Amino acid sequence: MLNDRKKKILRLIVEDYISTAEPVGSRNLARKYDLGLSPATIRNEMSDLELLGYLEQPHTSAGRVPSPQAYRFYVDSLTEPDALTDNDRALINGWFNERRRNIDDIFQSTAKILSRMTQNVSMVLANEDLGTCFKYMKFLPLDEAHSILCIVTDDGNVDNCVVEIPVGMRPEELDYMAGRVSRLLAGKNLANISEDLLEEVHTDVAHDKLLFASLMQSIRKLSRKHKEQKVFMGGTKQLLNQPEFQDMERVKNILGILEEERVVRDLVNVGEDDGLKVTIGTENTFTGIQDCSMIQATYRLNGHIVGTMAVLGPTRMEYGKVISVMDYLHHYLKTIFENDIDK
Amino acid sequence: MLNDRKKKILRLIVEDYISTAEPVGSRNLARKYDLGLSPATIRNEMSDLELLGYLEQPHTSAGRVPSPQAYRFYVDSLTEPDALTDNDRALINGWFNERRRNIDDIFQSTAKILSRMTQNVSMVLANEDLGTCFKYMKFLPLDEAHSILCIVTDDGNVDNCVVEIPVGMRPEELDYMAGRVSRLLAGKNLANISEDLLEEVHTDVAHDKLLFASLMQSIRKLSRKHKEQKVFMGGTKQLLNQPEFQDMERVKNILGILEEERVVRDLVNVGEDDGLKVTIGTENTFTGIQDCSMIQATYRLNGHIVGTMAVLGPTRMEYGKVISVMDYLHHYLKTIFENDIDK
DNA sequence: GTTAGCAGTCACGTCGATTGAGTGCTAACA
DNA sequence: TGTTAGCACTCAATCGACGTGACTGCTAAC
Repeated sequence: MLNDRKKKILRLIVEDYISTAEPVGSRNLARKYDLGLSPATIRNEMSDLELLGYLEQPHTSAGRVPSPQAYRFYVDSLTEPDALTDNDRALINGWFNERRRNIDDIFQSTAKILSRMTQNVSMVLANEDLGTCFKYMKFLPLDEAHSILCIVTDDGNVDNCVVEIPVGMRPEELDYMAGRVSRLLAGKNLANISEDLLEEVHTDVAHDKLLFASLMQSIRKLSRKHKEQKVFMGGTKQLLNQPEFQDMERVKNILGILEEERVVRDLVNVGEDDGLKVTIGTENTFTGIQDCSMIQATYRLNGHIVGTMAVLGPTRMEYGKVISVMDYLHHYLKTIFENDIDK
Repeated sequence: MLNDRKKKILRLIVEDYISTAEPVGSRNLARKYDLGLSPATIRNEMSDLELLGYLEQPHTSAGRVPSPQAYRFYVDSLTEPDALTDNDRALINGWFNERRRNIDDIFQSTAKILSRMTQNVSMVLANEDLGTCFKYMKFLPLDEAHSILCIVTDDGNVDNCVVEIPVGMRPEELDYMAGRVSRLLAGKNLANISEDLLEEVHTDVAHDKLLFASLMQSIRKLSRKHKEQKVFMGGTKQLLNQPEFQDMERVKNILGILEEERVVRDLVNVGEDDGLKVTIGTENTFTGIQDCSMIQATYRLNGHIVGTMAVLGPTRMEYGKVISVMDYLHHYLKTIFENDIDK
C-alpha cells in the first residue's frame, strides 16, 4: 500500500502527463507543484514507484510515464469525476437543442457532444429494441395492384411497406386478414417475434399464399430491424490532434478499426454489465487498440438497455472529465427519452 | 498549339506523375518509355513546356511536375475514360448487392464503391425531392388521446407522426378532416407545397385549432424533408494513403472541411449543370481545397436531378479511371431506380 | 533538329559533436 | 532515519558539415 506522499506524487505525475503528454521528471515536478520536497527526494520516491510497477521510463534519460497500473490506480482511488462547469452544461444543452428531430438525431448529437467535450473518439450504440410491441396492422390503399401494409407499434411508430394485392381480392378481405394477424401478434415484443409464433399465424390465417408470404416477410424485416443496433460515431478527426497520433501508421491502424461497424459494435458491446466501465490499455482484449483506453456507459430506460456510449482515446485520457460528461449526458438522455417517448 | 511530340511528352509526364507522385526528370522519362529520344531532347521539350505554363519545377534540381493547366489540357484533350475491366465491374456489382435495403443504403453503397475504386474521398448528395406527390392522408387510432397521422405519397411511402386528439372528437370527424385535406393536396409535389396552399387548406378545413395546427406542422415537416439533401461520404481514410497527405496539417485541414455537412453540400452543389464536371486545383473557388481536384456528376431520373456524386482528391488524380467508374455507377443507379422505383 | 558532354544546383541522408533534461549514487546534514 | 546537495553518467534531440545523386541548362559537334 502506498503512503500518502507516494500517492500524491503519483497523482501529480499522472495528471501532469495527462495534460502535457511529456514524460515528467523529478526536477520539473518539484518546480511546478509546491511539494516542499527537493528533486532528489522525489527521485527516490519515483524510483520506488517504478519498482512497484506504477511508473515506466521510455529511456534512461527521460522522465517517467505512468504505467497502465498507475492509470488503473488513479481511476480507482486517486480521482473523482470533475463536476462540469456551468459553461459546459450550457454548451451541451445548446448542442442538443440545435437539431433534434428524431431518435437518430439524438444519438448522433450525443456522439458529437461526447467527442467535442472530451476531444476523443466517441461511439454511441443504440439498441433499436426499446421493448416496442406490436399493436396492430392495417392495409392502406395505393393503387389497383398494391396496398401499403402499415404496422403500428405501441409507441406510436408506423412501419410500412408496399405489398402486391392479388387480382380480385376485396378490401374487406384485406381488413379481415389484418385483423386476424393483429389479434395474434398484439402486445408481442417486436424483437422477440419468433418463427414459431409466425408459424402459428400462418396456420391460422393462410389465405392467399403470395400475399401472405410478403406479409410475413414484412413482419420479419421489422422484427430484425428492432433487434439491430445502430452505431453512431464522432470525433474521429479529433484523433489527429492528440500527440500520440502524430504517427500516420497508428492513425491509419485505428481508423481502419473504427471503419468496420461490426468491429465497433463488438468493441462497445463487451460492457453488458451495468453502469460505467473503464478499460485501460492492455486490459482491452482487442488487438490494435491496446495502447488506448475506453470508457463506456450503458444506459437504460425502464429496465431495458437502450444503448451504450463509449469514448476511446489514448491511455493518457482525462478520465474524470470524460466520466462526468458521460454522467451528464446519461441524465440528459434519460429526461429526453422519458418526456419525448412519443417523439 | 502543341505539336504531337510535345503532347506525347506532356501526356507521359502527367501519367508518370499521377502514378508515382514524384517529379519526373528527363533521363528517367527516356529510360522508362521508349520514345526514341535522348534525355537532352526531352529536356529541351520540357523546357518549352515549362515556358508555356504546362510544367513546374519544385526546385532547380528536381524533375518537373504538371501544372493545373497541364491537368486541364490532359483531361480535355489527352485522355479518354479508361474502359472498366470486367473485374472492376464484377466488384462493383458485388458491392452493390451486398446490402441494399432502402434508398439510403444505395447512396451509401455508391459512396463506398466510388471511394474504394478511386482511392479518394467520395461524396454523394441525394436530393430527397424525387418529384414525390402527396396522395392522401389518414388517421390511425393509437390510444384515447392520440392518433397517428399517416401521409401516403404516390410512390407508396408513408410518413407518420403522433398527434393529440381533442377530447370528445369522434373518429368520423377525423376521417372527414383527413378526407378534405387529402382532396386539396392530392397530386401536389411534396417539395413544392407552399404556404399559400396551406393557407387555403386552413380556411377550408379550420375545425379544431390545436389539432389543425399539429396537422399543418406535420405536413410542413414532411415538405421540408423532401426539399432536403442528404450527404453520404466515403473514403476519408483513403486520404491518408495518398502521398500528398502525409502532412498532418493538410489532413486536418481537409478533414475539417469535410466534417461540415453544410460545406460539403455547397461544395458539391456548385455543379448544377448537367453531366460531368472536372474542377482542377485553383479552378475551385473554395479555399482550403485549392490543391485538390474534384470530379462530379449529376444524375437524373425522368428529368429530375436525383443527386450528385463527386470524388475529391489530389490534383494528381486518375481522371480517366474516376470518370469511367462514375459513368458506370451512373448507369447502374439508373437501372436500379427505374426498376426499384416502388422500392 | 538531335545529341553528347559538362558544369552547376539543390534536396536528402549520414555522421559527429553539442546540448539539455533526466537519472542514480554517495556523502553530508538535521 | 529521512532529506538534500552534488556529481558523474546516459541518451534523445538538434545542428551543421559533407558527400551523393538526380536533376537542369548550355554548348559544341553531328
